[in-house]
Amino acid sequence: MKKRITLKHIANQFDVSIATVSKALSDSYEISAKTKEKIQQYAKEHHYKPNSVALSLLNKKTKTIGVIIPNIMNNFFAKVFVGIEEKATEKGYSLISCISNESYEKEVKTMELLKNGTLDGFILSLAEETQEKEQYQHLMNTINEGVPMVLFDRVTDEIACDKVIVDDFEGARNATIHLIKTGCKRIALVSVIDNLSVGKLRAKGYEKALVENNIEIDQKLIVKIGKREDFETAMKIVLSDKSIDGLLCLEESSAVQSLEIVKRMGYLIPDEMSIICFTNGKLPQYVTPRITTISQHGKYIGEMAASILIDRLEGGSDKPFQTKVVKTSLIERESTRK
Amino acid sequence: MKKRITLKHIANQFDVSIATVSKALSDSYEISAKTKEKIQQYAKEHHYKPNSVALSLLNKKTKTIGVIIPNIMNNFFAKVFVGIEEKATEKGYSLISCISNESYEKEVKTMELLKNGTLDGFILSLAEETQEKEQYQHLMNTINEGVPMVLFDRVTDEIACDKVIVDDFEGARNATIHLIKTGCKRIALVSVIDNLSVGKLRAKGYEKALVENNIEIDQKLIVKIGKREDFETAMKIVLSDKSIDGLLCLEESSAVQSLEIVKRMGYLIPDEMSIICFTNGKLPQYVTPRITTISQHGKYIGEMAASILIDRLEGGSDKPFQTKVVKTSLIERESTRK
DNA sequence: TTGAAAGCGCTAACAT
DNA sequence: ATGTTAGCGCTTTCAA
Repeated sequence: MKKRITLKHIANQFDVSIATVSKALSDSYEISAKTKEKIQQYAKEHHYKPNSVALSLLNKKTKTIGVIIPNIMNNFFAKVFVGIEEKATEKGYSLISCISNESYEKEVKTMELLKNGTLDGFILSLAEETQEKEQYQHLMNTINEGVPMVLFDRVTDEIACDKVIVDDFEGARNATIHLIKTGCKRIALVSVIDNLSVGKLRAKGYEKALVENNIEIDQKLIVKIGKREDFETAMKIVLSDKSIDGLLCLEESSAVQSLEIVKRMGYLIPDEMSIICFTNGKLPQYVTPRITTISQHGKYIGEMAASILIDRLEGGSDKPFQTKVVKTSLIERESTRK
Repeated sequence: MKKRITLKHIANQFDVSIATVSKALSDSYEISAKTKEKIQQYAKEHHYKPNSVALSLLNKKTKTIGVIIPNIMNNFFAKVFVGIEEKATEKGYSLISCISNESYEKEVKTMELLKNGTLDGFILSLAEETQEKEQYQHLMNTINEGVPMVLFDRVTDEIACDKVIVDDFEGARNATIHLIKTGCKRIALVSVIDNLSVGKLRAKGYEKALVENNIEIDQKLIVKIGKREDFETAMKIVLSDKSIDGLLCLEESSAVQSLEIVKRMGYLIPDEMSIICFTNGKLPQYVTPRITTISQHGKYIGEMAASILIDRLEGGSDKPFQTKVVKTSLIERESTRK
């Protein structure tokens, strides 16, 4: 077990000053070729690596980004994370990552904890609980302390910062229009995420599509199911209305569960019942029939968020804040008609 | 935008030395009550936070763990990550996380990069490519440089360090025995991960179970499918042997795909064909019929890995290396008989 | 061409 | 009770 080597060790080795070693290793013109060569050689042989903690202290930059994700088991967030990681690595940044676990308290604690000099900026998506409480003081503080921040997906208007969001409104609108065009007359909206900003936006997109097509909005068709309610029971009540022939599910698990229920009730899919859902993961592709989905391009969102933050970190601190809206795309599968 | 405040600022504010401020804030007995109070009050009002970079430099400890995960889209690894994150947070550690993306090169680069003083130890699972190449020099180096490391799931005997692994052998053996006990006569093994250590172990467990039950091992029933091969084609060839009545799939996606194929071929499940798979995620629970799985307790594995590393970091550096084997459990669902 | 000194923010041993 | 000094590892003026 060899300890890590420092400039000091090298300096002692050759009876020169630390400054000389530092300069030699950065190939400074001030140092003679001979000295440079022997020092560089020695450094390489002994696997010298500058201590980045010392450099961080000196430069007041850590080249580290804090990432706070509500739930990494959610495929969408995992994809975003992949995007962030790829872009950050490319640009020479490391990631300190935390999972807020949808908890307001964990989110606040994590932010406070990490604002101790270990990172240059944040990328985060708000915890469900934070969006419910609508408490954003910790974000305000972060901004006020001059720590750059990029919010993605679950954002809030209350905070002025860079944002990357999905075009949830358009995505839902397009999906609803698709259902209408393929012959659905009575489309129900299934939301288990009405407490989230994105859930509300998607619901608005659905309503817009109906209005545009002169279909009356029927509140009985707008199904909001809470965490504590039993999904299956709730859905069965909804589906007792036999006129329903289309389902727009706002995320994938409710879609997969609905599909099961609908199948068991004997509906033919897509002819008697069409289904579309917003998606994160693989589930909709593996069930039978495969579900038509609204893809959110998670990885791209992650890349964008990282790019925007790094741009700001590296000089663009006076640029106005931007909100990047990433379009969704409809991926047609077997749960909708042609 | 208020800049972050330092001991120096506070010292200037009250015309005392930096040392006094430092001591006052740590509530030292050396400092008078009056001085302590005014300094502490001022610090609180101005949200003073010690600069952890400076502390890291001083203490030569960063309270940060490097985590390298082959693929965060894999539900098993995501769960492990959750476990690591939870335990690390609890113990006051941060996580610097990277995705090796199953690439040997990325894994090596990441390790080299992170061994620059920013972290106290590593938790990682080997990239697929690393296991194929069997090149572990970067791990050797890390160990030799005295950086503690915990390997999980995808490990190697070549490296002496702490490990947390799944009992893949027993898991596969038990699953195979379950198939035999519920009446399967000809059980095929389906592996798309024979390049991984865990894949090989699982295959051995399968063989052991057959031998124990006096069933001849038939190489035609051991199906190894590579990344480049077309899974469906390969499976159809295998299933042309109509005597096969059980499938042990070594991970979930091949199980879900096999299920589809088998269903389309008109088999009754589980009566004419039983299926069990090792699992990571939700897929097997959502398909019809739901697939019996071998659960790997990912979160627990993550917690163990973090605990073991932190123990070693905090004093236990002379303890012998341990390999913790986490048992799997069989979760019976509808794809196997009672 | 090389070195000395200061400083990044902090703590701790050692004066005063 | 408070201050001085040194040092963690490094870079960067400025001096020699």
